[in-house]
Amino acid sequence: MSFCQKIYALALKIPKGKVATYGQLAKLAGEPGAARAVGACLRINPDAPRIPCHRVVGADGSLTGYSAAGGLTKKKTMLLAEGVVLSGDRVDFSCSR
DNA sequence: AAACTGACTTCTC
DNA sequence: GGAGAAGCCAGTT
Repeated sequence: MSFCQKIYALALKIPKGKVATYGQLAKLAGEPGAARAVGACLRINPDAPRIPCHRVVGADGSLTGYSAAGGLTKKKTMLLAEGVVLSGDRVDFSCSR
């Protein structure tokens, strides 16, 4: 099982209405500091509709990444639909971490 | 097997 | 506070 597979599993474990940072996922995967690797794996996204990559945001809550259709704008919409509190273009960690 | 790239993070100017 | 540069990890070529 590759590091990516672990990332996917963690992404699935993110509760609805909550989000996680790349660094957070990396840490949970057992590789703190592998934030970039996390992004690389999510970018591949073998099971796009199954993997909630939109729940994964930057360290400061920035909606970075997301190569899927609609881009960051769509991602923001999806997060709002899930009940995630967004402050402008950033996630409100006070309620959504 | 080596080098390049990239959905990141953090420091400094 | 915003912009630029350096460092780390895994994957791909």
